[in-house]
This record gives sequence, structure tokens and C-alpha cells, in this order.
Amino acid sequence: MRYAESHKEETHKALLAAAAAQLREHGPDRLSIAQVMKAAGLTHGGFYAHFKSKDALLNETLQEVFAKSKRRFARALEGLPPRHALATYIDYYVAEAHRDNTAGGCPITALSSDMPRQSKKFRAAFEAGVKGLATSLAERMQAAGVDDAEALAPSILSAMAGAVALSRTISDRKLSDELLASTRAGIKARLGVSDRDLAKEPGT
Amino acid sequence: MRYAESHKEETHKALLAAAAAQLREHGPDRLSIAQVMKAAGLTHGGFYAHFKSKDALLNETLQEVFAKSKRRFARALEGLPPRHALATYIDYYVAEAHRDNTAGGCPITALSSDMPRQSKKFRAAFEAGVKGLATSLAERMQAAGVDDAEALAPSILSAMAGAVALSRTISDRKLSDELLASTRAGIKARLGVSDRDLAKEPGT
DNA sequence: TGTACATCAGTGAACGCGCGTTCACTGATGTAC
DNA sequence: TGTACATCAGTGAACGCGCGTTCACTGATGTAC
Repeated sequence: MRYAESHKEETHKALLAAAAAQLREHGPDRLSIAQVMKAAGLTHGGFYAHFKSKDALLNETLQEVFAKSKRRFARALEGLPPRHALATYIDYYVAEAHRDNTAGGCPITALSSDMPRQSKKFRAAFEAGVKGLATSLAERMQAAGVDDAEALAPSILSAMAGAVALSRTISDRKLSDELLASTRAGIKARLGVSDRDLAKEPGT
Repeated sequence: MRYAESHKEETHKALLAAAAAQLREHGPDRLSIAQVMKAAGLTHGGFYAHFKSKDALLNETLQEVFAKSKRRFARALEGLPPRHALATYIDYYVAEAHRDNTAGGCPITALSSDMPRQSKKFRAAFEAGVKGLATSLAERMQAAGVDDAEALAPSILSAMAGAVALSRTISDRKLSDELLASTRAGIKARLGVSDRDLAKEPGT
């Protein structure tokens, strides 16, 4: 079974996509190579033609997931005026849809409490991703006229991630929804981009 | 080797104490029965004289950890005037010392992102613990004159837990410290118990 | 055009390992007589 | 007071299991001649 030139690269991408979902859904420890291969329609033995080890897969996957997060972030806010964009991002992150989509969501929300138990290399990749997202957020905040944006951004990010993470642990739907709504309102108020504040913003 | 009447109960407690630390340090999946027994100076085979299963140990341990968290919460704030107590709690929770003490810290911070992958029973124990802490916090907030305390408390709790959890993933000490400081300031401002606001409070 | 060989992504059996769990056993002490 | 037996927390070997990893093999297609 000889394959097209691009075949190996395509399989590599398919494995990364499967791993990206399983990493967030099951965590780095419960993600299993056999399951990732199965999701791509392959048997587990072939894995090592694509990755040196499970660690290598996890590292590449995490970088990919953060990069995708950042790209999606930028795309969703394209063209919006700065303060509106910031409010939209908060609503988009601290959302029921995000809570209900662990496999496709933010790695900070899905993996924060796993990180201190992971390898140094994996933690470094996570930290780089966090810094990247914090920087993006800080830029958005600065553009929206928020004071001291750079120092504030990591705290805002952790409040958003913490709320979504906690909302996932609560089966009481009403309480979970309220936690998200209350967090959205609180963060937007803190940044001066509540619906009330936004009325002052010049048009799109 | 016949033992004193209280001996079995003491061993049971020692196992719970070892499990309490390891649960938060290593998470429910990586906590191992052999390691817990070893920490109590015993061999792994004897475990089943004390607990029906690993699941039973995890459930009992988590309940114990939440109960202890709540007791410590109450003890630390005893005698303080309401608004001062609230500010103290925030400083106490969102702290470098808490970040550096995973094994002895809050289970929400240590386990949030593990929970969606755990058994229904374990998740129920966690949810009950979260509700208990949220209620305690809401009472403190209400006593301190915060509006809409009950609806706000879960969001505040998630912001505190999220900040400590994220601070643990960041090896960059300066950034990690700043994240905590910025979160303390933000939450105290949101609740109207900043140092500035507290000057107005009647004495101890 | 036809034959022999090289390529290499993927297969599937096998490995050692740590895990949760089981179980026959130990041995110091209490109780029965 | 002395002997035989019961108790039971703890021991340590053994189990099946899923895991990450290795490796001899497969077989469709490309290349050499």
C-alpha cells in the first residue's frame, strides 16, 4: 500500500486533530495512543512512524491547540471596534457553549490543574501558550482604553478560565449558568465594557 | 500483633490524611493506593481492611478535605469585623503561600479540571463541597454588606480558584506573583473591601 | 512491454511496567477452661 | 497459674488489565533493467 506524497503529512495532521480533542477531553494522562490512532482509523503500532513518543505528541498537540485558540480569537473579533471586540471576547469565552465543548475549548480551562503534575517540557509549552493569550488579551484591553492592561490581563484570563472550569464541575444547570452570567457581567464591568458603557462607543 | 482498640481508627485517619495530600498533589488518577499506604508506613495489601475500594477512599477523602477547608476558613476569620474578615479571606486564599502548598490547599484550585473526567459519585462530592464553600462565602459577603451576595459568590470563588490554579502553572515567578496581587486587588475592589474602603469600617 | 527489486505507511503480536484488587498467611495478644 | 484456641490488622505474592513502546512483517506501488 504505497501512498500519495502528501499522505503522511495528512495522517500526521489527523493524529494531531484527534489528540487535540482527546487532550482537552481526557487530560494528558488519560489520553491514550491507542485511542488517538483509533480515532484516525489506524492501529496503535503505527504511531511511532509519526511521533517519537507520547511526550512528543502531547507537546506538538498543545502548541497546535494554543495556536488555533489564538487564531480563532483574532478571527472572531475581526473588524469590531476595540471596546465592542473586548466585550464580545468575554461573552465568547465565558459562555455556555464553551463550557459544553471541552474537546474544542481553551486549554487553560481544560488543563490548568493538570499542569503542575506534568513534565517540564509540557509545562513550558503551556506557559508559553498562556503568555501568548495574555498578551493578545492585553493588546485588546489597551486598544479598548483599559488602564494598566498588561498587568491586568493575566488576572482577567484566570478569572474567565476559572469560571468556565468551575461551571464544568457543576451539574446543577441553573447554578452553572448563573456562575457564567455573573462572571461575564463582573469582568465587563471591571473593564468598563458593560452594555451600558458600550453605548458611548463610536459606531462600527 | 494485636492492637489497641483505637488503633484501627487511627490508621484510618492516617490513611485519609495521606490521601488528602496526595489527592491534591497528584490528582485522583495518579494517587496510588501503594503510595498512600507507604506514606502511613504500611504495605499496600492492608488497604482493603480500611476501604472498600480506591473510589471509596477518594470520596471519603474529598469530603474530609472540603470539611477541613471550611473549618479552617471559619477559624481564620473568627472575631474579625465582617468587611475586614472578607478582605482577609481573599488575601488568605489568593496567596503565594496557597499557590506553593498544593497538597494542603483548596481542592477547587487543585482539582477543577480533573472533575469532568471523574466518576459521578466523586463529582457529586465535589459539587457538594463547592456549594458549601460558596454558601460560606456568600454569608460573609452578605455580612459585609455586598449586594446580591448569593448570586455573586460562585463567580468570586471561581475567580480566586482560577487565579491560584493558573499561578501554579507559571514558572515565571514575577508574572505568577503579579497575577495573584492583581486578582486580590480586583476582587477586593469589586466587593468594596479594598484597603481604602476598609478605613470606613468600625473598629475590631 | 515484462520482470525483479526497493520503498515505507501501516499491522498486530509481544514486551515490561504500575496499577487496583485478591488472598493465604502471620503473629502478638485476648479469652476459655 | 498454665495451655489451647480465637482474633484480626497487617504482610507480601499473585492476578488481570491497560498502558507506552518495540519489532518482524505486509503489500501496493514506484523504479531499474
